[in-house]
Amino acid sequence: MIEPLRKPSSPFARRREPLAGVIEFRGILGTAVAELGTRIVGGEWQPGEAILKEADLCAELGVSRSVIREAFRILGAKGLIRSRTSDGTRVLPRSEWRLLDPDVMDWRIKAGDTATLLPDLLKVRLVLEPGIVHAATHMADDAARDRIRAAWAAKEEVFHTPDPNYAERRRRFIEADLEFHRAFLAAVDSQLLSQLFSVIEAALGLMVDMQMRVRGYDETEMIEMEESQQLHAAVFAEFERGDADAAETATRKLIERAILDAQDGLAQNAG
Amino acid sequence: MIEPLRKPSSPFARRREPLAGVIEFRGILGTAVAELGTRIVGGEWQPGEAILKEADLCAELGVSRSVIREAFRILGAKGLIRSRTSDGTRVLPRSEWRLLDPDVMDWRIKAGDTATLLPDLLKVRLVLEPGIVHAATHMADDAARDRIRAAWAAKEEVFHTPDPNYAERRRRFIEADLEFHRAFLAAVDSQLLSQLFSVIEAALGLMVDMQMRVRGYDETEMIEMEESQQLHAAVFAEFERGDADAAETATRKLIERAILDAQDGLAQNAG
DNA sequence: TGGCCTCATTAGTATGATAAACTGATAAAG
DNA sequence: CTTTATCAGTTTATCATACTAATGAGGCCA
Repeated sequence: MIEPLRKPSSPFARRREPLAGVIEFRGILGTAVAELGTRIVGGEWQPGEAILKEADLCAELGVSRSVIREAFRILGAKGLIRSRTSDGTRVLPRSEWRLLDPDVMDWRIKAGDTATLLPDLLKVRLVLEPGIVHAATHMADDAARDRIRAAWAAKEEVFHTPDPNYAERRRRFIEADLEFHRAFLAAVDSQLLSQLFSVIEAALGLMVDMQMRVRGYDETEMIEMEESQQLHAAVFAEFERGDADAAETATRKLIERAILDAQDGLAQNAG
Repeated sequence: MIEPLRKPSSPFARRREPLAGVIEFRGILGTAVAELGTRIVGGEWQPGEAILKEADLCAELGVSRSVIREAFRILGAKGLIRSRTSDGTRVLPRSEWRLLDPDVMDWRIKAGDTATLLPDLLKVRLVLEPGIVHAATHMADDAARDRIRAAWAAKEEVFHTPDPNYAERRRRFIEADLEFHRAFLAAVDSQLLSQLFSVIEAALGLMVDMQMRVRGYDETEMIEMEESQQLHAAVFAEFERGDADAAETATRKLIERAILDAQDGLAQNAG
């Protein structure tokens, strides 16, 4: 049975929380871009294949040619397509896609491209975060160190404060965890790394949420929290000692553990 | 009064080698995008400030409104600007800019934003490459190991083969060096990391070229090559031994050395 | 004060016309 | 037989114009 359509004002109304950093194109153009973006990323056309020509797309989507052309410009700016006179508009090979662009990332998530995306995201974290902690350990200035210490204190505080509301405590635990990682990132003081990290982090968060919803909460998470906290403690301790190599190694253990957890969740979904 | 944009190679004729991965927008739209992109990134308007409204820009650039609008869409897709009815088109804060996008990177280079960009690029390499080598060391499959071995062999070959043509030998040395690093990257098999790395690498190459042109070649580079080769040898040796931590440390030394060289070059330019 | 009009401004959308770029087939030249 | 020239058809590129809708500012009123 097909779900009845919502009110005409909101054919795309029930949007989930959008990925951080995505550009919200509004109006008719916005829906056209979202529509075409997800369809292209979703693989409706193979790379190299020509999608409908402007005139036909106008008819199919019921919009004017201006809208189609502007949508093409946006998609083209993200490396998804390329238009040439007399040859039409073709989907570019994936290698041209701006995979680091939040919008492209968002479309991949919507298109259900998790089997490819999730392992890649985890790999990036595994490669990146130990290096970030290493760099932060020997290049953090006083302000950055204070922020890291404050983040750790807050994390400990949350961890040791019981809360009858399990969901709420969990939310605060995750928030404190994020701030801990962000504090190290800030110490490195790199705009490029910050943007990269924010995209990775946001995408991972969405996918983890998705998993959570499917598998449901579990009491074993209390144990996971305990383990996680200990691993984080090691990172912080080595940071305070100024041992960059040891801090890096501890961070790697932490991420490896997180990857195992994520893979467990994924396997559970599959099975 | 500003000259109207013309398609034939008029004022933008002598373009330097473009950054790898940039989208070549052609025609009038292409020149309009390049023009506006560099001006925005170059700081002609402060973040939050409204740039000329569509109608005025049409007059100034001598193009139709469609072209301006499509150019705005492209720039908006990269996070540079945002248009709102009745409020005009405003430059977004830098935090919104897609700094990892090759086109934005290209505009930053053209706009001479090297003082901020170069240190950031070097930081990314320092954080990233040791982690890449670490991951590659224990996750490379046979094909990936073969490629790394082949790359090292080629690098040694080039290094020990004298060539009366100094510039040519240097070019091959750099090429072999790049392939060595790319071979490790390929072993990690991450699309996200590959794209990140290709942007970083291309931008760094351009900026180093720029430095070279300014400071001129120097016989001391032979010594730099010798040092560089020894540092690379250590990385390869530890990789072959399967000691990921040691390979990572060796890589970090290598990058730190490269950073010192780059900073020397920069200081030499400044002075 | 604070909400609610109205109005001016500016981007958003639609449409039609013409220009330019490319493709493929076909004809001409060597 | 191969290569080059030419031509016609297709599709995007650009221009021009008209109209719509969203927003912000200012003033009016409770």
